[in-house]
Amino acid sequence: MVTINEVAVEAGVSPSTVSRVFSRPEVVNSVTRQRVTEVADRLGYTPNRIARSLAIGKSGNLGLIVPDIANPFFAHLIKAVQVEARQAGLALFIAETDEHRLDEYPLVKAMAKQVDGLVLASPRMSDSQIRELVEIAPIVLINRKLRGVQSVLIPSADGMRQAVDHLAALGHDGCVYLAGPRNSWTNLQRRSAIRGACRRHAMSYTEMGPFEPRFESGVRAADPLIAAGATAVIAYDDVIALGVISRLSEREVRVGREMSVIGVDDSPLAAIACPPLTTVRVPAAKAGAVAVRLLLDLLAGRDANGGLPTELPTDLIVRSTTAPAPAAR
Amino acid sequence: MVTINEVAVEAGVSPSTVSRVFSRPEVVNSVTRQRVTEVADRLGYTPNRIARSLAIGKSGNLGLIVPDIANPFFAHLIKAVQVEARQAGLALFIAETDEHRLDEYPLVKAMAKQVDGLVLASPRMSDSQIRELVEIAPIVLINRKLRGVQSVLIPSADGMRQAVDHLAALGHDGCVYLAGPRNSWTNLQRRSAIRGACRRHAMSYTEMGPFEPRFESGVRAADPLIAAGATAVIAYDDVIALGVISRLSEREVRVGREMSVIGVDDSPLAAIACPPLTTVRVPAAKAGAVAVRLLLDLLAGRDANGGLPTELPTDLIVRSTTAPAPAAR
DNA sequence: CAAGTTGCTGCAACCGCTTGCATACTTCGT
DNA sequence: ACGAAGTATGCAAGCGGTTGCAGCAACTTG
Repeated sequence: MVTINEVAVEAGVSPSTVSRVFSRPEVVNSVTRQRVTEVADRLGYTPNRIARSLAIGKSGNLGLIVPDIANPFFAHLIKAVQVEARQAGLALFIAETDEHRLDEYPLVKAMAKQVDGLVLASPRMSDSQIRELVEIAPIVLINRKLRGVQSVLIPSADGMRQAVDHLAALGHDGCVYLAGPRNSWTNLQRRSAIRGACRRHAMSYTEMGPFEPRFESGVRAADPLIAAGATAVIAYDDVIALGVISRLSEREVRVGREMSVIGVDDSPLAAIACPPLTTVRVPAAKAGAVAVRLLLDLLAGRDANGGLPTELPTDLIVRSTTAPAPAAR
Repeated sequence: MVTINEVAVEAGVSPSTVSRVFSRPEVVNSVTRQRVTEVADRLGYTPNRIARSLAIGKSGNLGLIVPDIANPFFAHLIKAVQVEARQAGLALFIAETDEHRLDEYPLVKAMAKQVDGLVLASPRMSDSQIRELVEIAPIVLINRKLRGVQSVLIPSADGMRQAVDHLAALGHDGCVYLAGPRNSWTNLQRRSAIRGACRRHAMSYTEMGPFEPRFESGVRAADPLIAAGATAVIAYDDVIALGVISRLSEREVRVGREMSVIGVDDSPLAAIACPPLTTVRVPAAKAGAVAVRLLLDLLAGRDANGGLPTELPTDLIVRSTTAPAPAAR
């Protein structure tokens, strides 16, 4: 591995000059610069990022923590974060908590010290734990609200309200909500939006769960749904909704006839499901991109947005899993 | 940020001792060690990974390059790699090439210098470029074969053969292959396996493409399929297959009746599609896990597996998108 | 023409940790 | 009781860059 010193002697300058050629080119004389760069790539020199990090006290890395990489919502989020980070010349660390709340804090803490900033997507840890992390590294939260910490939120209240309105218009006199993870801010949002909308429509509200956002959770949820005589169900997310549909079909309950099912996320899954899933669209990629931009602002000392959470809108996409209530037909 | 020195003065020992307490505890006297650790966590000291990396010349990081994070195949692969890396105490860098061949080499090269090892999933770059990268960092390839470079391969020949056999048994007298990316080793494998199997069954073989592995590619591919009078089609992957199905339904061609469609990957998408997609199962997660283990062996100097590629098997999962050829009914 | 600028480069300390070698103190064998 | 072997710690030189400060030459300016 060729170092700055070798380039220096070969080019007949001091190491400092070589360093400056790479870090602040404008301060070195153009002909010297020319010579140094030429020697540098003749020797195949490239700056050692680790050494540089140590000297300047920045790593040039961003970190991203998600509950589940394979969940389409997070997959798209990750993708956007990665693109945005690269554009800013930063590399991206990724870690997954696999929805295990306990591992989360030490994991994030370990990562916090080797990155310049962190985005936590749907963290499940406690407020105080997050506060401690904020002391270590700049942090932007996604779908988690905490006073004084930058965040981008997708409250999904609009979308959920639209979903319930839609069910009400179809004549359903109640709906059940298949709740997501207990410590999820998003879950709380959805629950209260649905509950509120149900009250306004004088519809009954039932809750089942909590469920991990997995296909199998939905499968497991279906039988109790039937047993409870439900006619309309809103799932925490598409993945769960699809599990429900799958089991419902097995039980020969016709989805989009006897039972209306609504998901959340509008993942690619929703459109191709059978029947196509009515769902609430959630801008995952947008959220990721915005989070990185907030983080960059934070790093640059620009106090973006006055520290207020950035909120992103959601809306209902009606497809074929929702139909008039059997009683209303 | 508290350093090793502060701990040293506070504990009344030299910095070297503190360092040893954290890196080689067994060589320091147990009572000293006790005292140092106690002081350390009273002061909230944690070793600076960057400094450590610089001193010992290892970063403790692994890198993973994938064409497309949001593609379910890679999402599961990433997940497995992440889990495996964490288990080994290594952090994981992820970068995506977004199927853009041109960016790939510089991107990987940049990453190669800040990691201890790299796994390249389905790289599209040239053999010689990969060879250059191998000089910089230990590399394990996934779905790419290169003499002298460790790799884990999913040739999918078995699965493809089974797929064609299946079509033949259903009375199809030909099949079309919707090809994947031109520079993809996987694509070449699939193509030649299908072609070979068609020849054995005296079936006609037609190829269309190449297509990027995206839903829209499949949508685009459907009309030419109909125009060509095809009765059976094997797509490069599930994502493309689902695009085809979607457009076919729009055109009111009944999939699993007039047209048989087979995908590859057995992503969660396949099972929930409408109708459920016949597909070739590909062990994405397994591939990721094995790749990391090979990489760790490489790093430890163990020459795993004698440098031979590890091959993972595939098999056909028959669901509802394949049916007897219309003419054979 | 002296004094003050300006532009470029080098010196050397430093970022926080690791580690080969030297040192000092024990312990043991004879 | 004395040298050898072993154990625990400290010293100091790195790892590969960065950067404040000083030095020097060439240029202005009054």
